[in-house]
Amino acid sequence: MPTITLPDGTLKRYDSPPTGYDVAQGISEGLAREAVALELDGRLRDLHTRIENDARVRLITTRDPEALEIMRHTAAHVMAQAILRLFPGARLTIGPVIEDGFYYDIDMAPISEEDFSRIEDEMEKIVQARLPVERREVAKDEALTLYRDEPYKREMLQDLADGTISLYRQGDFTDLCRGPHVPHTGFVKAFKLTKVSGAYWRADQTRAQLQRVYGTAFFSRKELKAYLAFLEEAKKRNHRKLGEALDLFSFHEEAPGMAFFHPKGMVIWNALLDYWREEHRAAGYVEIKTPILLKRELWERSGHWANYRENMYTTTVDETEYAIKPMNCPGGMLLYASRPHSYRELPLRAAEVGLVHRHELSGVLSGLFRVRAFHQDDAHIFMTPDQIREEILGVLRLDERIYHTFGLDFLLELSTRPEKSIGSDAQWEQATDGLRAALEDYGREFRINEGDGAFYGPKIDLHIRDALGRTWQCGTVQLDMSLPERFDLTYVDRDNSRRRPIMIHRVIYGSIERFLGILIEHFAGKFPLWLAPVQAVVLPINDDLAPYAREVCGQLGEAGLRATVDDRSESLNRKVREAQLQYIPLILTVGQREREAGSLSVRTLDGVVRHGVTHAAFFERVQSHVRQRRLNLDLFND
RNA sequence: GCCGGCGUAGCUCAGCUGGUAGAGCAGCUGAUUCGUAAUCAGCAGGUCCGCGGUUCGAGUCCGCGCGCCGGCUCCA
Repeated sequence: MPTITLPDGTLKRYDSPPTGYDVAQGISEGLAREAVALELDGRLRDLHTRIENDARVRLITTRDPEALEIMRHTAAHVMAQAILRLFPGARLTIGPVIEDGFYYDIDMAPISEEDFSRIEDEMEKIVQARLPVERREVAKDEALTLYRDEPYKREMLQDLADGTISLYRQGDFTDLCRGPHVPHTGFVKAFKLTKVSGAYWRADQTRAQLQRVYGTAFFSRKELKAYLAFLEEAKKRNHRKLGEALDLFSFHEEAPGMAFFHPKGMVIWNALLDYWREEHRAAGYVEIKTPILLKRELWERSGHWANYRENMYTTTVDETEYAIKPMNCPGGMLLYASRPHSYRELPLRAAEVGLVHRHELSGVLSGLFRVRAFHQDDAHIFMTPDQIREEILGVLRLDERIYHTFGLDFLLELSTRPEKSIGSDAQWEQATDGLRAALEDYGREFRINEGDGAFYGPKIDLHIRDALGRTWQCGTVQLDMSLPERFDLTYVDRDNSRRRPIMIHRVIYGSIERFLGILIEHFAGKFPLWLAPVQAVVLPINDDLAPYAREVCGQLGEAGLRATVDDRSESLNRKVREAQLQYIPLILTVGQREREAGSLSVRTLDGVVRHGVTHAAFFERVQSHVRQRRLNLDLFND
């Protein structure tokens, strides 16, 4: 006679053990219709699980976040079922749910996106059939017999603990699976296959190459449409397309993975760095610069030769081996060690916008997001152990200031000691506690990423969230317990003893190239005034007014604005259109009326036109907007 | 690096089963002088990614490279 406790505290008594579905129906028909699973004493289970004993029960409906994952897992099964029907020789491996959908790794002949529509058609049939999804539990031996011809499933079974194994069946398809699943395939209402690629069995390059087919699924067509619209929007914002359309940068075969910055791209670049320098000066940093080509022995000493050689570009000059720096730190160490330091100088905050090269695999290159040459907005902070907390806090506050200037929110993550690491337990504990204490002082939520630290120390990562809600890891603060040792860095303490400084590496933009790429997508190419390559364009309404337009443009230049004149013999409509398409934040039209009144007609990127704006009002507004680095594009909108 | 897709004018793309390259936009020239998202006309523009091969003949078929895109792995 089980008694069931519902989330609101209601107790329900049953004469015989009910299933989750029975419970739902006992509450309402609607609930029974929307229920996809249940949570039994905190564990997710199939809806048709029989509840034998007293338990806390929560019904999971299509509105609960867990439901989507459960349904997507079923969707992966539906896809696998469809693929098996169409490609009889295929062998299934694993098919998990991922952030935006699911995938299934299948050992089969390569397929392409052209095969998607027939797989989707087959899936549709399975969904329409509303096949019940049934769980069956068997002994491990039995499962092994069942899967005698499925090498991958056998391998997975071997790794599972002895005991019962669960199988899920829907119609002619059975798969080894932990579950839970939705009650029937009809719940997979709106789905779409998104991409296909190669992936290795167990992510091991020496093992079989599988086909990884990706898909996504939602409970309603509307949600699927919204997701596809999001993908469409992301595609429109693609920084590679916008970078070309706005003439910001380009890539060339002669230097794969290395960006060429055009004049307009450099304007943004410089604006980013001007701002960065302003903030760093205010935060007590000094700036340094170290060479990019350094001898092999330096890299041996720093440990890069042993640990990072694969990614380094090397060369031999006069029979001496050199490497192009993949990181700035060893150079920074030399600079620190070039003279004695007193405790009075610490913390010493040395920033460096360093150009580094890393030989990334050709297949991973991707616009500005993944390149082989990039600039890090690096800094190394040398300090005494009791300064750790305050210094880390200072870095976090600087991160926050800078990200907020771009309208970017961020998430924090603390990564602790990995398996392969150097240093003593005591050192790690001290370092990790230092970071944690700083995070706690800082007061924002943070996630712990166990075992994901660098081999030389723990770190805090900052993930920014862009306008589309996507996150990107940009900032990082890493405590380094190795380099000060290897380079024998010291400072003289108040008691005249030589001490080892603590050092952190940190970046805020991360890679300037990548950060710029993120900003292009974040702003969809519509840069705020302070970053816009061309801030204003002056359009004379006819050729007679061109000289006056040039005069106005000159005044804008004197006021510190980046302005141009479009005095081509084209229609005004055309010039307005082109200026809008270039996302120029201020489109200024001058005609007879403006010349006589000494005013401007101002069009902002929201398409709003304001006539009769006086020069004084214009300059006042625009200059303060730039000075404050404000983000709104409708900058005359009070 | 691996798997799949792609590579035709500055850009976006067309080019059927092999018969010797085409459009729109951009550019140039001229006309038009215009009040807030494309004025009109003419002209010019191509080692069809590269190198080999098959063929009487290759943008099209085959092989090998290179680059780009989507993933795998790693990371900023």
